[in-house]
Amino acid sequence: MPKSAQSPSLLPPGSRAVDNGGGVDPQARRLQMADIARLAGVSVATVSRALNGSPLVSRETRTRVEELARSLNYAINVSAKNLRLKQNRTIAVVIPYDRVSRQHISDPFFLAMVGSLADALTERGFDMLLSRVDADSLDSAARLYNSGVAIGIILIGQWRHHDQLNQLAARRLPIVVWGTQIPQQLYCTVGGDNVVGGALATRHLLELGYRRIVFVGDPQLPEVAYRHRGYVEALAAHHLKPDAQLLVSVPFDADAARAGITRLCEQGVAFDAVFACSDVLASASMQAQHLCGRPVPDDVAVVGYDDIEWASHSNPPLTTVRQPITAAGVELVDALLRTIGGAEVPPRTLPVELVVRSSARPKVR
Amino acid sequence: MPKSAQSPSLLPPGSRAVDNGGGVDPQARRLQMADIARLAGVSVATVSRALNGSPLVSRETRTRVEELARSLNYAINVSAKNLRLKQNRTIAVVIPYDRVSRQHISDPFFLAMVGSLADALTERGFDMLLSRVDADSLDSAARLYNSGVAIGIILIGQWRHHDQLNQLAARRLPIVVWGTQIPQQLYCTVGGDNVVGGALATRHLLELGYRRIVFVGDPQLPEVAYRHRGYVEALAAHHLKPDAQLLVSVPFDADAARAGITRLCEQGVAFDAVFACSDVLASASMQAQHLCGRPVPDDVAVVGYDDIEWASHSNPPLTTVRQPITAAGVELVDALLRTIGGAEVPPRTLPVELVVRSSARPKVR
DNA sequence: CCCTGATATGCAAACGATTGCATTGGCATT
DNA sequence: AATGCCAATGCAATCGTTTGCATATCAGGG
Repeated sequence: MPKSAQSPSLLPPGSRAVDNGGGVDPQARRLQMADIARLAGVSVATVSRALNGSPLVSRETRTRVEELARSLNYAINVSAKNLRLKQNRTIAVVIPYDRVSRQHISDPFFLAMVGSLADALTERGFDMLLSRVDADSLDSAARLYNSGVAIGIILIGQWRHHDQLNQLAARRLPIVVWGTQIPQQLYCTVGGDNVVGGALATRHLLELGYRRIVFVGDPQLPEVAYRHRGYVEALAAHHLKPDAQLLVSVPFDADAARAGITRLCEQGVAFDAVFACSDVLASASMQAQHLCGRPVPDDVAVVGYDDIEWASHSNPPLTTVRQPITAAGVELVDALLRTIGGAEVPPRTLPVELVVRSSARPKVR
Repeated sequence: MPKSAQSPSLLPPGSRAVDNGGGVDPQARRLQMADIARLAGVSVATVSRALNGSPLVSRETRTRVEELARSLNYAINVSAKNLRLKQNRTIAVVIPYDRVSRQHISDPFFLAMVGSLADALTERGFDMLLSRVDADSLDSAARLYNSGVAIGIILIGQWRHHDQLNQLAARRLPIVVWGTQIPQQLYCTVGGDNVVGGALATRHLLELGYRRIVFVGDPQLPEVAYRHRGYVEALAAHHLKPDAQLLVSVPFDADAARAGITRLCEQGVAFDAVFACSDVLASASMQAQHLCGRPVPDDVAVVGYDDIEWASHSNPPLTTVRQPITAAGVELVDALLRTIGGAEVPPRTLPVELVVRSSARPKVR
């Protein structure tokens, strides 16, 4: 008869927790299985089984335990569970930040991606640990895995850290990266189809009659490099060659883009359209052109990239290449889970599409 | 002499891990303290102390252990540590979502707040668990605390869930909420000064010569209610009374705002300015006005709220009330940590400021 | 040579769950 | 009555740390 009513630690029924005056009561021992067990008159083993839906417990015991647990607001101790089971349901989402540019998580596209991942993970019952790490020491992200905090890592933004990522993957770290597929990569990437995206935007401008199209973006970055390739291919299809003067090589930074476009105007470089590698860059470009007296879309056409929420609200509404953010979250999560499951997951390229709005109209003359 | 070289589980030096063909090697036993201990020829206790900087270990032992741990890429098992210490360094950031409107984390302001919190938490060495929960059952957020996953909760967005939040706080859940101070609230809030913000925006418009100022936002929401109060007060200071016709009561949703403004135009309601309770609403309003043939700022002046990144890039650049997002992250975290520390933390109101750009110019006539 | 104190280390008991392997009682079969 | 079987439950080891309490070693003083 283990139903001894001696509860040395659990409060006797009817009494109330002692208010020690502090905001959070550190004395308040949290409820644990042993308490439920004592109250239900069974062993912890049975409680554990009941709560985990084991077929070994009788229906009546199960319901008794379940109701007790629910009414007492019992929540299992996750640390203990994870320790014992050597597993958990936490996925780390890592956003590297550039120590040099002190660039924090701010690009709306990345933030939107975070939101999308949060949705996808929540839906599958996983917790999401959001972590910023110095891009120069990405392997500190590995710690999240090695210490058992997370069972896998989703990294947003490949940037120029291909080598580091390969090293991590070589150490068998379960990781999936939002970015583009690069030859000889050891890690799995999920990304938009950058070549097609670049071509889509450029062809659209060409078909509207524009010929001198500025490319805004840093082709050092893998994703941008592929968009640039699409740009070049589309030009080639119209028997045009890229003009080095029309390359505004700037990172994903609005100020840099503004400066770049302004310089172009000041130098008197002739151009009639702009293809920017992100909506933020496009926005900055439009603004700079405005100040230069070359308003969009009357004087210059602009096409952006990403299709962040803002793009449709901008003035003029931005014609842009849509990255499938929602699908991306789902794909990243699925790819990671399969990687964790031991599969060799191939890189995945998601389709992109051109969203035509008003920032690029048919060229008038 | 515990330096027995028999390492039954750890790989002998020079050998390589067996590749079992799977993506992630499930057999690969993770390094643990016992391994370090064996290799260093000391006990686990000593390793633990060495790694935690206890003064009880000799200098040479400490360095030996530390170097061994570093070179082997040892990462402590967080579950075990947390279990033993009954503490951890994880803070849950919860974004409630409205099941009805299926509104996901998408408002740029909230996303920016997430970024800001990520920064503030990372800086203090805390992990951030991002979690979406159904706004109708916020107490599922309590689970994060009760199960020991997180030591406290930061909730973004008070919405209309004041009562639920009070209940949670009554249960002594360490929680801090981004929102506004409400009479008789049991939880700690950090928020911008909404009355001042509303007044600032309205006064600015009044001083520019506008008199019929539309208010866009849902005064059912606590924060909006206070902004509306500021709006009313500013009007009163100019001997004006709010006109019910000029209240466009819509939630934080761009489409709703567009519809509201459009309806206003169609109904022929006279107005010369708009004060929108978020930049997203402001943006949508501007767009709607554009379509109605009442462009901003020539015909109608607009002032927004939040000063999200986009506001400065918009066309025209948006005059808006800046919420101190960076400071907010820091304040929320500090408030929570103090709450966790047992303090009774009073609500905090952060100053807001008007950022004058070009969406509201002096009224011409 | 014994005792004391200081210093460095080891032993073993927690922490709160899960689970293989008993154990129990009841019932049907021999 | 003895046996076997099944369903339901309990016991106790285990997961990887931390830490109170030994313990071991050594130096110096009596």
